[in-house]
Amino acid sequence: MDKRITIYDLAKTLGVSAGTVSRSLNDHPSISQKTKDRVISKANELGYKTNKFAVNLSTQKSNTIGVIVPKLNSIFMSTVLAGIEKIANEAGYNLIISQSLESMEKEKLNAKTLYDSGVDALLVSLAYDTTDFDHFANYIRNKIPLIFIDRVHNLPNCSTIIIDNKLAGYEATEHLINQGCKNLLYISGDLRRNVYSERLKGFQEAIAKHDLIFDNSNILESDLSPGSVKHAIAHIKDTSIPFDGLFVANDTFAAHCIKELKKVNIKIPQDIKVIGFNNDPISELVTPTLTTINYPGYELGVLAGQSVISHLNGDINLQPTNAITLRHRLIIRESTLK
Amino acid sequence: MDKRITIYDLAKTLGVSAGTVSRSLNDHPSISQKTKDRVISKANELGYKTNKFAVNLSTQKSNTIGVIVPKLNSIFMSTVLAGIEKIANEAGYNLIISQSLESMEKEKLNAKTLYDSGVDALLVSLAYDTTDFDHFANYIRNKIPLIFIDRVHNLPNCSTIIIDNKLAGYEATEHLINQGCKNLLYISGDLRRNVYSERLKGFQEAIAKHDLIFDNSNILESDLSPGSVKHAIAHIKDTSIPFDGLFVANDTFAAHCIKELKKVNIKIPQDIKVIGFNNDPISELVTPTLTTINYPGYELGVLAGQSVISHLNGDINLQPTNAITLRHRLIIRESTLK
DNA sequence: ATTTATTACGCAACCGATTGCGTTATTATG
DNA sequence: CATAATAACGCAATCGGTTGCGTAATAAAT
Repeated sequence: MDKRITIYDLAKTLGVSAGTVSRSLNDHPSISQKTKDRVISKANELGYKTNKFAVNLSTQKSNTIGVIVPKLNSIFMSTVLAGIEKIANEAGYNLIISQSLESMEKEKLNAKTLYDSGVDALLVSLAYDTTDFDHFANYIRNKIPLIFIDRVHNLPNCSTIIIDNKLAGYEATEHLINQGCKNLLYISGDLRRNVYSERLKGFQEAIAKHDLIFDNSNILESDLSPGSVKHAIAHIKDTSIPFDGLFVANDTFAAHCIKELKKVNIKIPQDIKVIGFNNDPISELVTPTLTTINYPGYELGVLAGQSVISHLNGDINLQPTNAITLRHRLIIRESTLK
Repeated sequence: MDKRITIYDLAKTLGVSAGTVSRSLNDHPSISQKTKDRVISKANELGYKTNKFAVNLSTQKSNTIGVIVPKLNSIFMSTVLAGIEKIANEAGYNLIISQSLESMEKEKLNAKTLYDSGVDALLVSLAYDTTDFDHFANYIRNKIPLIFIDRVHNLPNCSTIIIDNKLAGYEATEHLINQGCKNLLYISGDLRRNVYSERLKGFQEAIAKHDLIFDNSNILESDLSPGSVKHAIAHIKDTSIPFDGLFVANDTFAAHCIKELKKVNIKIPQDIKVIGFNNDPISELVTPTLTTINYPGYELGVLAGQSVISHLNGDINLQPTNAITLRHRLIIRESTLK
């Protein structure tokens, strides 16, 4: 109870060498079954626990996967993490999770800390303002698997897991147009991030295809914080040609917008139709229920987890699966009804 | 670039011993400032990085805090985690997060894994069905700080961080009564968990105080999953004396109930008044907006983080702060209007 | 029975720090 | 100037495993 027993204790009581104990415990082929059995049963008898610190030092691996996300407290991100955790846990890996709080500086710090902690792999969803990527150089140089999820960046030898944001943006926009909208507003997150810029491309493409009007007033870049809702509302009201369709970067912000619009007597969907993004639980609980794009966060996490594990196992399907694209899906609800 | 340099490399190039290098790097008093400066500048010059694995083995500490939560993908829990992470990160600790998925078996596994990984402390929010607590014995025996948050259990030498659930339950119930409700239903989570059983006590106390009717039909125990909404609705409709007030264990489930009740033409709050719990973002986005109890998840996380850190630092205020109770607050919105 | 292959295990270096204790260089004290 | 205190640093054990290589023991081959 007081003293941890080590392989040396086992070796001594069994009259074998520490190396033999170690190999027995790891089921090494060069040890006879008889000896293995003796070692293992004695280990159980004495309550032997392997000391991870020693293993880590010896093998230079930590059995740990690092994760950097912008924020933990978003339903989408925590759902992704739930998926990652499940896979990692099943594979015997621990997850060290840190948040950048949408700041590149903190992202850098976290990347460094996790690197120093010796994570075996790193999963990243980028902060809003991340513009350079030197903080990932160490990982690439030392061949530590680096995988970007959702908010990604193309770096050599790094996998990415995303959905087709451009197509999703296109489909969302076209849906609004099909429902009769003529003057659309895309309320976007930070356009430096792929997810928002790609959706913008789809937005513009759909508008062009259907010969609608378009200028800069059709785009509103926002930090999507609750405090920014009023700016969005102001933008919507302060326009020469009234908007009749809103494509909002996420469901929560869309729900806030709907609430405020209703307050100023704008009817959803009669006056303005609204489509969100993510299919957060909230989207089917608001009134009117929110049309949205289903973004399978849990599956995303599971895939990210599996991808990391297979990298770590050295499975050779790395090159072909360098970029995984998940299927999204338009979910039509009341907020875009004709 | 290729080879990590160690304190031995530094020692050799500087002509000192490895011990001196180590002490210099750790600002040990028995080393002269001149030598420290030499060591440090040379370390920077050569790009020395301390090997955490070796430090861990040597010190038998991991600079890591373990966390077990029932589910990552709930807005409340992820908010708590965000608070914990912020404090831990600032204090230089990494967070290993795992989820029990509401299963005691997985909780046991996670507790064991984290113990074997050598976490310096453990934060736990219990699974629904956790009934025995042997899996925490190792922590207590080895004096590894163990702190329960939200869903807690009283174990010797363990801190707990909660709100006064009984009082919160009382206040929620009394609010319904004050708004004119006569026949209340408490839709609860698993009553083995303190949060739900305590709220039940408050619920019963308020009912007794105001001389309302009460029997077992006034309580409905549920797993609070979306699939269980229909059971709740069935229970509400299948009653001799119609319920006119609902106290629901969390906002999301409350929102689902409201949605379904509206579908069957029951008006909220006219026919039935509803109060939720947690003050999730969703509570102010549904129609009608949801009266609820504010449960400061982020602050809870921050306090939990600070508590752990102070334990680890050996700050002596452990006994007095053995149980921290946060302030909750009733937030009155439309769903309980007269 | 002798040689050759295998099998099973021991030896000891190594991973990269930390730290108690002893020793030398330096400064203070009488 | 001799001696006691300090200050500054080196030595070497220690943390608890892993692993390449060598060797003894056993089995197979001739």
